[in-house]
Amino acid sequence: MTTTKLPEALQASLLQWYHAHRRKLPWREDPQPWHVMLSELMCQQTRIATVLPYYDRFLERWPTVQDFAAAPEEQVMSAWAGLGYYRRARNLHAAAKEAAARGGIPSTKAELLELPGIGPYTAGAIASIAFGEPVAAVDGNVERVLTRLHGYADNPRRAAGKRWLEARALELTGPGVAGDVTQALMELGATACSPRNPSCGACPWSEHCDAARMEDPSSLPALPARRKPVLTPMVAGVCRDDDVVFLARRAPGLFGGLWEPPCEPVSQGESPEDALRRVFRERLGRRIEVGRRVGEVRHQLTHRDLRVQVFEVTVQPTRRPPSAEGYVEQGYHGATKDLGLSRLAEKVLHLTDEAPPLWVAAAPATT
DNA sequence: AAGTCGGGGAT
DNA sequence: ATCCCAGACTT
Repeated sequence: MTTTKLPEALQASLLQWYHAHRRKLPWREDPQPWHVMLSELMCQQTRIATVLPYYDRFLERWPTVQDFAAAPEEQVMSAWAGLGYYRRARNLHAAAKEAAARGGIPSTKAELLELPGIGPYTAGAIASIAFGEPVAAVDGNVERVLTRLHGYADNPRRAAGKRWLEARALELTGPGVAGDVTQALMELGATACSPRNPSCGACPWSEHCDAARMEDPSSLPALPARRKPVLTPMVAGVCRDDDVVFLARRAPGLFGGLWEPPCEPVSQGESPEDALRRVFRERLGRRIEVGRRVGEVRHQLTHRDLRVQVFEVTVQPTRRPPSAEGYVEQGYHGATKDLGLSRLAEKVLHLTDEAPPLWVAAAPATT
């Protein structure tokens, strides 16, 4: 058994393993900058399997970054709906516009860092994979692989840990292999070096790995325990008129830019009915009558446990509201809807009607 | 440094 | 039920 960690030897065994075990992923077939940029933004905090159908749809609809930059934001949000972390969609759109204006996607990590939504990891990933720049790209996979390899027992999420990880990743890459090193490190973390039960027998670094010799390799990385989601009582008001539903667009923040039957938290000591009237008055400047309670929708987020009391409400007017107030009428069919709804909004609508054939949408406050 | 921001698959 | 995923941004 050896404890050496020569970067050259580690790189060689890593690349050999990668060439034998790399998965076929759509953005690996033709890793041009737009493909890599799109995949990396979508993959932030999101599993590959979840991303795949979205990636294919985006690329089919917007084959080039110029196509995407020219798309209306409404279509972007609609296409992103269901993928989560919706600020990513706006950031991607803004970044694509900047890139198109500059004549193309920047080719260095330093320049990529200037684009909205592109941080240290994503900039490193695009620069190395699409342009071959030998830079570090430390995501959750790489963090896990490298803390285990080196027996790094401190919290790697702190500033010192991040600097240390960047340095360890950087010493493993080099000219001509940058893209493969980046993807190999992530591939290792996504397969053999898994969070719960790592398969050290399948890892090319097991002979060099500190964690592999520990009683519990999965004890690294040493991440702080996360807090339980905060129970958040909410209320939603669904106003239907035959085949029409009243929707509003959310401001930046939670579900920012998406459409929904108005839905907000209930304040302390406030009744759901009062909250509903308050929300429609403050957010939309409308008086409503609260009808029957339809039921409750639960929606789990990382930091919140949303419990939404859903009511039928009456808004005047519902159908054919004055265009002067900025209303938009949208046909709704599963294949042609072009408004983005969160999963939560879909649950709320599903509670009151299986398939609303038509939506009327109230235009938003500007976002 | 801590909090915010989705959704879902794996265990 | 719990964890955490090809993280970035705001406070």
